[in-house]
Amino acid sequence: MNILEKITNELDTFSKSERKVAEVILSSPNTVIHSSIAALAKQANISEPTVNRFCRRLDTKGYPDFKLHLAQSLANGTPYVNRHVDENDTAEEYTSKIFESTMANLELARKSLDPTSINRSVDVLTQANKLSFFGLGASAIVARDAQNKFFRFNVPVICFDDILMQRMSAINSRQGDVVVVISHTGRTKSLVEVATLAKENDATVIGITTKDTPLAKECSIVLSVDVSEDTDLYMPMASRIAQLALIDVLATGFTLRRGSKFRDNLKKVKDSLRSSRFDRKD
Amino acid sequence: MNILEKITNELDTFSKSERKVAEVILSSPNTVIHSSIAALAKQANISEPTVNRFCRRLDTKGYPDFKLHLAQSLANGTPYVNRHVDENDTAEEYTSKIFESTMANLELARKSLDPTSINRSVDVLTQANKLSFFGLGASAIVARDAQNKFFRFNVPVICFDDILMQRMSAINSRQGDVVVVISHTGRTKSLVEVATLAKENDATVIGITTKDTPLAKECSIVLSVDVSEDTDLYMPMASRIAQLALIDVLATGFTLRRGSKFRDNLKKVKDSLRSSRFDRKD
DNA sequence: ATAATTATGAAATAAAATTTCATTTTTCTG
DNA sequence: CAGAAAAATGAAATTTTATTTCATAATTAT
Repeated sequence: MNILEKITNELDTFSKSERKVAEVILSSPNTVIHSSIAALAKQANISEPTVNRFCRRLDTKGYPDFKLHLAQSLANGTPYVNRHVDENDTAEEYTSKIFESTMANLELARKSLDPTSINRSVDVLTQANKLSFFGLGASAIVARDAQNKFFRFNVPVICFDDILMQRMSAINSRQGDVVVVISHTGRTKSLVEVATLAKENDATVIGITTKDTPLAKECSIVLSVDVSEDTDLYMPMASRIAQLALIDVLATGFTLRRGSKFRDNLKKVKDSLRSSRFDRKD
Repeated sequence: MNILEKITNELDTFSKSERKVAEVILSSPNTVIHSSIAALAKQANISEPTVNRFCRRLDTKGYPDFKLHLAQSLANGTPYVNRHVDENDTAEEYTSKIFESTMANLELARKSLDPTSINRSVDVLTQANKLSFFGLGASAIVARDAQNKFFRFNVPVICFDDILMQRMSAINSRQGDVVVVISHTGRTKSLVEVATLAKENDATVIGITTKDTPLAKECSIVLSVDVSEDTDLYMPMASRIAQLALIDVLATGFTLRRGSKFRDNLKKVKDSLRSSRFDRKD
């Protein structure tokens, strides 16, 4: 297990001094792996034995062993978990932090997805008479992206980010229609209502949301996408990116289900854009 | 560089005793990272200073530093790679592959971004009189997302995904306006024209695109986002996600530049949504 | 308020790594 | 192939680093 993640998780079980060590480690883990226990203690303004106890508490044999674990966590391919952007970060630092926590959250999201639900969703999508994607705010963007993708598959697909249009559309749905409702919080009242309306009119409702939310309860299939709460603190960040990756998964599942000759069709759609572009010289 | 590989490569430049150490390390590296220098020396039937010299020869600071490198080499087991989806993949398999190649591409994108350009972009964005985001197709979605974010900052921001509106808007731009043009290929004719028009009318033009493209040539600042070509084979996938992560970076840079009291404002915007949501029980 | 528990650091101790230096082994030269 | 020069090696001393012990301070519970 990633030790940085572990430190982050157990942050509130630490004592005052232990938290000081934790903070120093989280803020510059790369420096720490090259520091002696004395240097780290000084940096955190606490004593050496405290550092040692801190290491033991994290189930390592001692400080050198702890550094080994830390080094492994920092190795390539082991992404950080949600490092927070700091007031004084340079452009390079906050860029790295944001990309890294986006990656960490994609990993979280992947783990939370249930392959069976994905499979069922793909089943339902390939057999749909009509596809509708509904979202509001940041999820409206995800709905549009889904429309852009499924449109290429030459299936009837609509997308609304207007509450009234969503309601009207939901009321007009029928057996064989698939309605995909996208909401990270799963608590947006009007979207939950749209899901209910669509279900009452016999549409299959797929929810792209967090599990155990009011929206999830209304859906025929729930695709739960978990991301760490604090990434979306002030505005949606990780959640919408994870949702988009899920759209890619559904679209890919769709093309696989439709077989190889279907993919020629996709190429045609793409080729149709050529004349709107400048040629490549290479 | 992977230190195990390095040991293998330099095996024939080693002296007799050094080779003994090398063999012990290569045969059970996982034991070695938990051994003291004395234990390793005994295992290899040589003296401690020889182990130490061996470590130095491999450009490490000494034995503990060598162990750190070794630990990292061993952790390197799962780098994110662009694995291709296969015809017969199960839902679980293609889900993992798509998430992993998305992560791999985010890593690529991060490496291709130039912090100086990001810094300049943030400078320009914070000082803008008006912000415009333009994109078409999948990039239209990115433009909308940017609008959604920058709108929260209470700055005049517009977004068009209609060629004519984009042109009109570009022609009406003036000194102090910032136009962000988003296009992965950088070859969409009408967008390149929009960039040129905006520039001719004294706006600062930021391009979110691939470097050395017709669009890049027209921009005041280029934010180049590289992703592996074959991920976007049939439809935009990795490119738009990398672009969205970049929008997050710019938005974050913006909030940092504006200082802490500005963040209260963001919280207010978020709180304003509360009444449209169901309460949480927890 | 006071006892019990827990957290902390100074100093002592132990462990580990590194340096020094003498000895051995290898390589080169005539 | 002798013998000098160079390189490699390890024993012991030294230094650096980590851990333990124990007394004191802070916190929590009663």
